[in-house]
Amino acid sequence: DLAAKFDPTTLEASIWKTWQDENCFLADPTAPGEPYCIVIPPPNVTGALHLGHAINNTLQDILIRAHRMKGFNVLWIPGVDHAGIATQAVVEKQLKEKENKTRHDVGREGLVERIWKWKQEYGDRIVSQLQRMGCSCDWSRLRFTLDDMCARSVRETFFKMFKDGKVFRGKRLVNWDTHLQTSISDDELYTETVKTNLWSIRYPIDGTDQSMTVATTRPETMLADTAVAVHPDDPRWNWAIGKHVRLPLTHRLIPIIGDPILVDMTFGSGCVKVTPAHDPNDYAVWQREGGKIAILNLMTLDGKVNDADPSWAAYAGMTFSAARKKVVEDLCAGGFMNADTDIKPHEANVSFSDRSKTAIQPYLSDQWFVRMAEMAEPALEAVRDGTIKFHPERHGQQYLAWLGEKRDWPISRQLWWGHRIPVWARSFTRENNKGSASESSLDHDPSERLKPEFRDQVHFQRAHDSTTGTTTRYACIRPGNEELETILQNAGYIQDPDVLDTWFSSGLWPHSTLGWPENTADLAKWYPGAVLLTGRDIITLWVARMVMMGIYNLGQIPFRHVVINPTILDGKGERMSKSKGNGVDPVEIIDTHGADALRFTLATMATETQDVRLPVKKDAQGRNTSEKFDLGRNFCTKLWNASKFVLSQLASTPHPTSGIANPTSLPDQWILSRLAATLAAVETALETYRFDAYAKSLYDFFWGDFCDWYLEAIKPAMKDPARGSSTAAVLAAVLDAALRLLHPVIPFITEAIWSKFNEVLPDRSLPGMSLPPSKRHVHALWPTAPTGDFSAAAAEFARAQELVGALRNLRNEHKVETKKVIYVTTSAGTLGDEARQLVELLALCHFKPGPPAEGAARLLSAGMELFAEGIIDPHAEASRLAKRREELTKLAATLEARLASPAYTEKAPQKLVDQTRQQLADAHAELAKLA
RNA sequence: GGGCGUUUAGCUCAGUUGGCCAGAGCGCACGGAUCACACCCGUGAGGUCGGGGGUUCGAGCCCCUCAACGCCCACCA
Repeated sequence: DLAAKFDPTTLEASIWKTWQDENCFLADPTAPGEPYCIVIPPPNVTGALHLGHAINNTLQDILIRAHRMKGFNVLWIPGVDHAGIATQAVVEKQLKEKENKTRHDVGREGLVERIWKWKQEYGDRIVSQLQRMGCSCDWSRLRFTLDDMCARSVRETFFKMFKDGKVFRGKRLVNWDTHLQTSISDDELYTETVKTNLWSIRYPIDGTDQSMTVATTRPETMLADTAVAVHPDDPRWNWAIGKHVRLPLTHRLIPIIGDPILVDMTFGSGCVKVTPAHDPNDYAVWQREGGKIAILNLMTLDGKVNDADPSWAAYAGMTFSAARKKVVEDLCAGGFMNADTDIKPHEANVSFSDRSKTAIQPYLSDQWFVRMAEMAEPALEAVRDGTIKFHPERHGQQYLAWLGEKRDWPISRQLWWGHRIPVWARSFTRENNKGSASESSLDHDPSERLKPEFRDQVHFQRAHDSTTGTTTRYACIRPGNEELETILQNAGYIQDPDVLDTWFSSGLWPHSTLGWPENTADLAKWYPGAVLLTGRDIITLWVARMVMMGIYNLGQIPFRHVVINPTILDGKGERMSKSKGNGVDPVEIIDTHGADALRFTLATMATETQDVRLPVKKDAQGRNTSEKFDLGRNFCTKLWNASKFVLSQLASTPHPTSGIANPTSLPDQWILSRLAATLAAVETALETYRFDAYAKSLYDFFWGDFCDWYLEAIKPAMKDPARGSSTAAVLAAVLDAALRLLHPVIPFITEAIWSKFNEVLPDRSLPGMSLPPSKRHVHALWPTAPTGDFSAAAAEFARAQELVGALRNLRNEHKVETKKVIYVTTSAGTLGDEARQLVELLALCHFKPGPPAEGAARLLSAGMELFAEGIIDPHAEASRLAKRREELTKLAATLEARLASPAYTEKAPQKLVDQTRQQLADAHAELAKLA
């Protein structure tokens, strides 16, 4: 027998061991069945999973387990993301705290080695968290975005793009993190409103005695100003276009230009200083001017003023904030600024690095980019034409809007942790270009001098930088050509020190994990995948790139459906995340409630809404927990207890052997009709990715229909030798089918029950209903719907339920003692014997013939008039009847008003009008009897 | 500033193409140690569906408008 109480922790551990020992999740590309593949959104190896990951992975496991049971050849690939910047930042921080060293102290190799150790520890933790949750991934295929398999894909893709001209070298203004000394993407920064000043500076116009005033929130950047812009239509200033100003402190002459985009005539003085190397808008001006104005970089990599221009000598080496102070002092001293009137308090939005929390500096640097114009188009089309569908649909808009901008994608990262860019560069300046060897190097295609077998293994690009007069030759080498790499290095080529953006490798995830570019059996079987489940925050960063890269590399979309699960918020309504520190470890919930309870509750939360609020509190042991998960825990307990009861009943009832007749009893037919309806609801829920509806249907069926009604209804039959064995057959089949439907959500408990069930009764199939036996529940097949027309029984049972409800209500209202049997007579309506017995059983009453006793409580329900005797509280009875009368009067008035309107009777469907008439008649009939 | 979304019972949320007296869980009230289950069983109270206007025979659902909140994008020198 099943234990009276179950302990989720030990039960889950033993079930998990069974699944592992028997390789239950191992995928085989040669096995039969339609392919069904999901790739896990690889969590960042930086840290532990929180409940946001838990909901995402629970939903994936539900789909995987359901499809496994439906006979698909399923593969769920687990994996972890190296998460470049986040991981390196964490390890560098640790290095600083524990050893007081920077990454430069330990060197590239030393740092990468330390990060690998970190990765091992946290990667293992993530895997163990997923396993505690019961995720039925094929763990033998665990991938890491930085493992050899992924590295091969990354290098092959980069080479292909390089050769196709999809990647290019460009000078761009990037977000520079001066602390981590790396560029970071727009997605990795946040903005805050900071209280600062707006400084006004007077720039003398050369050759006149006039000056123009510019305002700025960053006065130190004036040192690198290369122009002043005015609006060409501004009558106050357009005369000055073409003249120059003498830049204070540096004494450089810089041009006054007209730019209608940068300058808003109505704002401030109408004059704007232009610092192309340190402001994105100003950089855009520089691009529009096509090199006609200069671009000066003022900053060192660690955020200080450099000494590139002699006029900056007084500020060189200062941090930008120190330089700001001195620049302002010097401007005031020089009469270009009035300390009293030209410095005004101002609120400005400043960008900060998500990782280091330091202010971002716009910084001009050389970066690799992916050219999006052509690559984005097929990825857009796939969603526009419905080849890829988003669930809920509305999320497709975000994808289309973002990808539609087709902004080139900067992929270089000044980091050591990641896929190193497979490009070797050699620069030729004017000086060394004078040497004949260098000249010929530039004029000839270098690949001509390579051995023939190398020629298609390398591709060259050449770029000239007009600002430095440098020409650079870039060589991209395909993976697996170490010899060629050495040859080029010996020829003076140096590998790019940068690594690729993390999203470059995660963009390849759906095919790199299957072995691409090798034409593996896995790739042939499982690409494209079936569905992708993820959060809405990475629709652009990740989903869009996977679609784009999948189409680029394989000519096929990576998945047909994208399911966006809700974001889990904490009690304050803030997104649960590692960086905010409000993430709750699912294992803590598993410890307090069990994995099945966690999963079931998360499934009920997976509605189509975009956020789910999940207040968390500490329990006595200081662990995070939440009452929210009581829902799942209670249901799991119910499942356990009911199954325990059913199994004990089946063990003590003569087993039906063979040739079970079609079920004829009222409860049996009714529960089968409920099962059929539930199965249909579950199918729809799965098809539409409504995990909440899936869980809710089963909750209502199992707890409401099966436990509250069916199990109570059949207790007498199970004790009756004449009826016991046929009811036992239905009972067994229904529990069996319910377990099958529940297994994807509640895998551990159902698996435990399953093996006991197999001991008690191995074959539970019913005529017309296929429930093939299986040793392990994981491998059980999806049930088929019971066949037969149960509609008459369903209607009769529903009437009995209504009567039971009305009588129970009567008992409660009159405070009838719990165990007291009440006597009931009927004067109208008919009820079959089975239904009558059911009412007697569940409402603890006895129907007796004859006229009603004097003063019996009157009740109308299910089309019948009942009189309950022995109700001793006339006051309560009067108030109950009065209340009912009031309800009916109100209802009748509403219905009459509706029917009185010709518009309604003429325009509404006839069926509806008839229904309304019937309702009104019923209400009047009941009122008449209550009068 | 632009875009998307949310607002339904005390709390957290369902509510399909407009059509039975708007639902669930928790919480609350009342009754219950009945031999599967007190993490339970039975019953009940509680909502003018954010405000206003419109379309319709009929609106939680469609349209307009206002308000509050959330997210994404772009950000004024």
